[in-house]
Amino acid sequence: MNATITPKKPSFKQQQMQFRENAILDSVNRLLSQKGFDLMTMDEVAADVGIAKASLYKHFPSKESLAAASMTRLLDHTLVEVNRQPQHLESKDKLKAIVRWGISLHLQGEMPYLPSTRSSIQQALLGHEPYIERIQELTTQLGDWILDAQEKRQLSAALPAEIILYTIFARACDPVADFLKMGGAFTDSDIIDLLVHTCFDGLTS
Amino acid sequence: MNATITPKKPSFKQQQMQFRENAILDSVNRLLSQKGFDLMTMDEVAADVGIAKASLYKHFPSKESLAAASMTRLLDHTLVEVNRQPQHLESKDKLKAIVRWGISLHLQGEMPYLPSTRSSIQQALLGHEPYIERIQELTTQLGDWILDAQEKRQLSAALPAEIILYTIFARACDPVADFLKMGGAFTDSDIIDLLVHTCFDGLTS
DNA sequence: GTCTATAAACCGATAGAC
DNA sequence: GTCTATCGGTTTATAGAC
Repeated sequence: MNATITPKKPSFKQQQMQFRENAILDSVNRLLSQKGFDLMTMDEVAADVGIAKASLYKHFPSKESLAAASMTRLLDHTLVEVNRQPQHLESKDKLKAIVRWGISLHLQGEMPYLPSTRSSIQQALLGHEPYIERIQELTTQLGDWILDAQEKRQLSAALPAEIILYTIFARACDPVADFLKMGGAFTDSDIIDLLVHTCFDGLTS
Repeated sequence: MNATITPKKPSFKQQQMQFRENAILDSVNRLLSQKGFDLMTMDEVAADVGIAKASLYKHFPSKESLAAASMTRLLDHTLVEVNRQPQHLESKDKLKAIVRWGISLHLQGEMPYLPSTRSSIQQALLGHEPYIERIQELTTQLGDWILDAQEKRQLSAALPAEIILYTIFARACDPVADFLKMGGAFTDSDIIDLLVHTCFDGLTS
């Protein structure tokens, strides 16, 4: 065989494969957001990407692993957004910014909703290490902000940190955004403001 | 044929059919809550009720109509709960009581979650008159309370009544309840208190 | 009305040619 | 690696005997 030096950078083929996989995950993320895991079919994903279904299975061994890869990439994007927050911001405002970002993604149809316990995919995710890894990192990051905000009385110190964390996650999938959008009386920007406000300040204030 | 007088009350057979249908809807409501519409199969429903699948189709012509009947009955129960609220209570406290009731049902595994736009069932519901009828009645009832509470400054007058209504509906399906329950650190009663509190008073207070 | 048995459609996954 | 074609399993819905 020809003795060639191993290239330090990924080969053209590898780069192309990476590019293809990214396109697949873009489609999956959108389809998961629009139809959910159960109603999304592999035929549909393949058609949306523009490749044959069999080719899909060369990249991902199963429907579950495909969804898991998509969700893991979403968490990566979330971590980027978390680390992008300016240091000088108050913890509460950083948390608000993350909620805003999540709802914004939701309104653009790019936020998959994975029912907490009711979907067949949930089990698969818990067994997917890269996903769990990122969930833990995200939990640690946001947990620090939450504790800091509670110490500074920016968030209620009477609430368990858990419910604050879960609530922040959940607001990104809140169907209230869909209802308001369907009504047509509000712009996306209005909806984001309203949801962030009711999340942090409640209905009473 | 024997000339018999038509009975004024439902015959025994009719009563038995009503009883059977109620048992079916009990199963459907629980299965919808546990697995959702897409993952619930007609075989499963039949097995849970203890009848054959073909018998199920004698009562309900399709899976969609079965789910629609179950959802309509849930709204009937909700309207009963709404009308049961004591007159002397403040509007805000009546609304809180309904939220408590909804979350309580959720924690008991008796609150179907029907994604706002993403499920195949949602379309069917919008074409099911009895369901729409009850949604409208419920909207009117709660809408009155909301406006009254806003006038009395019990709820923020700056918020559109719509978002308050939708938020109250949505909290009954909030996955935060599932997350907290999975953690195991809180009783159902604790979870209800926490969710009602964050719903009305936010994370800040 | 209730049952068993089956039709018809759909979907995840794979075989095999190129 | 990508394609076409197909398998095997599941699900909704129905036919027909009792």
